[in-house]
Amino acid sequence: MGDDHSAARPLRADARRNRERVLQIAQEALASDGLTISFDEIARRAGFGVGTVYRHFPTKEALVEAVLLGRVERFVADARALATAEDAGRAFFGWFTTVVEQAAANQALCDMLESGSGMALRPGSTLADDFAAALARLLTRAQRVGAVRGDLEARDVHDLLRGCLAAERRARARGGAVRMAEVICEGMRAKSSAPPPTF
Amino acid sequence: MGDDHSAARPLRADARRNRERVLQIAQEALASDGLTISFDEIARRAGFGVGTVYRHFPTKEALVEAVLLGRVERFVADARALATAEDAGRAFFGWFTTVVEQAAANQALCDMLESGSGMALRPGSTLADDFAAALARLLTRAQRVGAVRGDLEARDVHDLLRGCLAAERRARARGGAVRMAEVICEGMRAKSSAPPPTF
DNA sequence: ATAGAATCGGAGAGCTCTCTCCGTTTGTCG
DNA sequence: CGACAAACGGAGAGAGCTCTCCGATTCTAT
Repeated sequence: MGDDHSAARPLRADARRNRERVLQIAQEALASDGLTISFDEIARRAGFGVGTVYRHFPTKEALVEAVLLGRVERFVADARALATAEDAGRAFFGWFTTVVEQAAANQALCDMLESGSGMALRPGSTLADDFAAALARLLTRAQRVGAVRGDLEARDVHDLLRGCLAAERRARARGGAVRMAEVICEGMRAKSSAPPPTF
Repeated sequence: MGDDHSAARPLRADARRNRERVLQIAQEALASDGLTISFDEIARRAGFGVGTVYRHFPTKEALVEAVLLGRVERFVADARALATAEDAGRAFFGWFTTVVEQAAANQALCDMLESGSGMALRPGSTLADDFAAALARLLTRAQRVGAVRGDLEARDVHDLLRGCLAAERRARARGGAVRMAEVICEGMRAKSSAPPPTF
């Protein structure tokens, strides 16, 4: 287990400051260099000895989660907020697009969302389940109103999201203008020739 | 440089046999485990000392290229063969789908096609250029007959291909039935409401 | 100010990976 | 068959990474 007994004993003032700084630098380092950046390198950039960083975050995984889990929770919250939106199709496509656009700006977040067997967000964690559930709900509603192809399962969309993330990130790296999410959303859209079975 | 002076001195009989075996095992190992598999592990699976494998392929990269470059060349050749096909739209979508379906069965090939900055197929190599050129040609023709959205550039399609590969591979790993290539092709398709400018 | 606890720093253990080196084994050819 | 070049095997060098340990330092409460 870690070292931060939340309520028990409050951190010393300098320790708290340092912890914040590590979080801050780690955030930037992960965003620009992704999950593969080394712990040593993060410590170096923050100007601390690696021992200090380990004192605050017992493993690399713990640090990554501290930096990124909030982002994913945000996506889940967004999805829940949209779960009762009036236009289910717009809600689904909008959420999908938002996730892609925001995540694409953060290398490590992409790595995490894409990886699957990678670092955090491994299946089994509550967050991964929540994410999947939120996505599934949005999808089902959108399919019910005929906005999305009926043959797509939540897992398919999850995989498409990952693929889209990979594409978008690359496109962005070279300054491409086309939004990959738009193309892929178009692909998921139900063929409008068949009117929605509104019953 | 390597150790195989092509024409100069023919390999000893046992050496040639061993080289073939290494190639064979490496092929299987890379297909199932991807580019991250270690050289030691490949040697072990083939039943050779690691020194022997290095004798035939001076770096890991050389081995990977020996195993995979042929596959990519095949894709380029396919694209060239389709460059004069009657139905440009069908040619483009068919090729895209074929590449995805075939590559998805080979982990290392995916890694290579996806990576960009990864191992082989790095920009600058002739093959990478050929691949890009072949793709561009197919795309341009398909756009000219109004089969593909006009706002997509070759690079966009390249990135979409990579994303599609990632998605397809994951879907396949869990036995998913939806073909990701089909969804993404649908997204690239020009809206049929606007008839092709056939002039 | 000072004792004592909390925190820091960074050397280094232990692991994995790529690649080298050279003593040993094996094929080939007169 | 015997000599000699070719090929093999695998220990280990060197680099990088995660994580540990503990003496040195800094804060804080009195």
